[in-house]
Amino acid sequence: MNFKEVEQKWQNYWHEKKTFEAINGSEKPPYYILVEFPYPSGAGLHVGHVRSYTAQDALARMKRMQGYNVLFPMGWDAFGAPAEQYAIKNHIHPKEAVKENIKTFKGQMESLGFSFDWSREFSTTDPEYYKWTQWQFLQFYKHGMAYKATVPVNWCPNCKSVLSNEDAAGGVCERCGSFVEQKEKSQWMLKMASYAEDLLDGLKDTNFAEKVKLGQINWIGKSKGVELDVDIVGGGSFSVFTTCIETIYGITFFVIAPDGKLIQELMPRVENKDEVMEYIEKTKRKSAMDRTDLNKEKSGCEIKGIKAIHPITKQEVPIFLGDFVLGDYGTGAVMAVPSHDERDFEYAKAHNLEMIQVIDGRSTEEKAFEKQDYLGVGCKLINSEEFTGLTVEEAKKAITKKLVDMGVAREVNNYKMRDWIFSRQRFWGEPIPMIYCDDCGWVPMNEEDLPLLLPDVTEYEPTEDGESPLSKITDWVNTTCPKCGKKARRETDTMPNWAGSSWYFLRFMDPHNTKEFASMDAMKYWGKVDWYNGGMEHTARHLLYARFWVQFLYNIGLVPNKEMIWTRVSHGMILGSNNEKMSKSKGNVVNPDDVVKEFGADTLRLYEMFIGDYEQDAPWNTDSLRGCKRFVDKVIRLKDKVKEGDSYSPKLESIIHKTIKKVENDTLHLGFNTAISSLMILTNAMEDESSITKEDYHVLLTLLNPYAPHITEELNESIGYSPICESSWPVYDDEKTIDQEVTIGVQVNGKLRGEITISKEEEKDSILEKAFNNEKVKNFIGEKEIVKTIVIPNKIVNIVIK
RNA sequence: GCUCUUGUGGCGGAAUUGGUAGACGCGUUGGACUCAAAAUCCAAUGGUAGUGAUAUCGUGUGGGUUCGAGUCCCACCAAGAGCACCA
Repeated sequence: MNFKEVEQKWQNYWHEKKTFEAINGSEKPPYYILVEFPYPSGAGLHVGHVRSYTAQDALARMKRMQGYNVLFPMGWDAFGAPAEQYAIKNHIHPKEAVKENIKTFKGQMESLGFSFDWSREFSTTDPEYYKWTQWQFLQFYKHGMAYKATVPVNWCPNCKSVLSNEDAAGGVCERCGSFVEQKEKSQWMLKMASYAEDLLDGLKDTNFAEKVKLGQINWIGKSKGVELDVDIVGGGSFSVFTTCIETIYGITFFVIAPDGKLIQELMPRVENKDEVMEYIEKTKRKSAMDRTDLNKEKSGCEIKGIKAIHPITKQEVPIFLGDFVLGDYGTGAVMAVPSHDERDFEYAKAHNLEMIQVIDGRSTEEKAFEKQDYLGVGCKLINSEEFTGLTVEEAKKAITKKLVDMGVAREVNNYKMRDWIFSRQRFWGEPIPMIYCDDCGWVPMNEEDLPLLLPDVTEYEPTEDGESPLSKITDWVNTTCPKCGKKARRETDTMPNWAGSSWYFLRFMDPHNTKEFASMDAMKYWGKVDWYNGGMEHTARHLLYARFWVQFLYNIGLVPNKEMIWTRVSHGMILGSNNEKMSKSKGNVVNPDDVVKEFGADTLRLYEMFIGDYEQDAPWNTDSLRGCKRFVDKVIRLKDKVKEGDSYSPKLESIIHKTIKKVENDTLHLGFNTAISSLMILTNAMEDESSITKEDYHVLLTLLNPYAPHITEELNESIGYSPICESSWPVYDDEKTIDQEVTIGVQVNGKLRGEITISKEEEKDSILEKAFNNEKVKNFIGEKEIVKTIVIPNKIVNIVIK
């Protein structure tokens, strides 16, 4: 059989019959399966893409046969740095490169027979799409959720370019290797931090995998604690945030951040201004160095002339500057308790500061400070006046209450998650639709003027001072103020790559809508995304951004649900045959096109599903791939055994019902490898028969169809059945999946000693009798005393002897 | 350092969630078919001892709970991923 022709034939059939087009408002129950739309890189489709697409394709095909109106769309996340880099290098407009790449990707996807609804295809770079990304940005702005702020960015002085954190890893520019500096830049921000609690809370309304939820929780990074006011000798005060208020009697100094506002406010009263200023400058340079290595020792200096007053003991306490305290977290100042905090301990050691132990048990001084010991039961407070003797948990409550009553503290939550820096000084992104007018300030564009098209340029490099190349196109930049009509300038920054992917799943529900980003009716009809599949690398940030975006749209009444994604799963990577991540430099890359050419699409699909646990990484193995090819050939050969008959062979009936149940359940629960294994078992069972009925063969082909759609359609047609893609999924009879007779083990003292065969409804006594009559079991029991017998129906018998 | 994930044959991996460990596939060995090869088919295949029935050990390590542990609990070891001074 020529698989190339077969594949082509059925791909054409599906295309012509529009087999996979989802219909909005259909009476069938809706089911939305989403795979992350890819970035169409020049490298083409990766075998890793094939893994997740095949998995969700199998689910989609099965669900369709089960009578669902399945939405399984595909599109392109095509803005972003790689296309721009390519453009800079080759002087081709990214638009052109993207167009080419999409063509390649789409061709590859079609050759694999994925049942995407291509009528809903779009790219984030289509003006019809990014018009709505821009429109949604304006909604953020109009609801006070977007603002401009001056924030430090990674700046490469050599490349004269703003770098993302990824490109500046280790404090070194990825391209040229020079040290990255921090540069202040005015950027658009989205107020994501204010959604921290909602984003945590919303997880309740999702069915994300546990590790995905954890990723979200860790990224948000919530800490419960107390914000404490501290008076300064001679007037004034500042606040600190702590999660360990019970250690308040152990404070021996305070530390404030060199990059925060507080030190600037205190500056007029500082006696050693030179020293302090120098340290602040040093931090600015150093913070770019990523603060990772070299930085173990705690640097800083005392702020002379300013002393804090301990809120309870009223003693004078010195204040220090230290870069281990971050200016943009909490209050930018901490209370230092060196006996019970590792960082404070190191700082105290480096600067010869006093330590007071306030919790019995191990302190940092005795080395091996461990949170567990510290929080463990039996740890009691010492040196803490009336709180001495309380446990840590008790003291936390009591001291908080005292301070709150005194009016100098309040319970607060802090989050690691910051606001979203939303500007990029790049060309290949959605232009931010804002206009700056000298009189009116920042003014949003009129919504009816959208989309703001990305103009064509000849130079894609950022400018000398790190501005987007758009800033060089003066006739694009210069415009008039939508408010007062005077001369004004456009924003030249573009949106980050994350923007377009934060709402694409909504657009798929209603992709051709010219009046709205998606109609409420369409979104209500489809409801939440039932399955969202993507890589582990996107489970933290992309998912968080998308959820934030949706929650905002929900709050302003534009989407029907606060969470629009129900289940999120992540697939494991396909590694090279040497067990390392596939990469060109390692020469272990497998190109799916080659495999399709040599083995066929169905074999590749089967292999990638059979390769192992879907959520786990797995190495490529060509021998195993051949095994799957053998399986396909076996199924083809089975056709020679087919005889007339429109019911299951009696001998095969039970295993067929079992297999239907197994394939159905496993396909629904990511057990693709075991689903295929059970199909192999069924195939082997059929092979053992001298003949099988048409119906036997048909059911095998139907069950295998979601995984190997081309060959199964062809074989099914050859025995005179109508196409599987237009048929329904077989139904199993639970009664028939239960064996009448079952062989169970007999243990003596928990060790397997024999086997007995019992019938489905056999009584305990009869089972035990069989067990005791088993020769091997008899030998082991001998004359010994029987203490106890355990009979678990259909599972096992255990006889305990002494 | 912290968080998470994973440790089962020569390899990828199963195990109905506490009940016959190693399903299925790969590989290997022997055999059949063939002039030969490929393809296909049959048989064997966790270790050790034994001709053998069989015995014994065995799911990273050490303990524990249980009639019974790959699965639950405690401690540890190793690999991978992510976060990285978040008070």
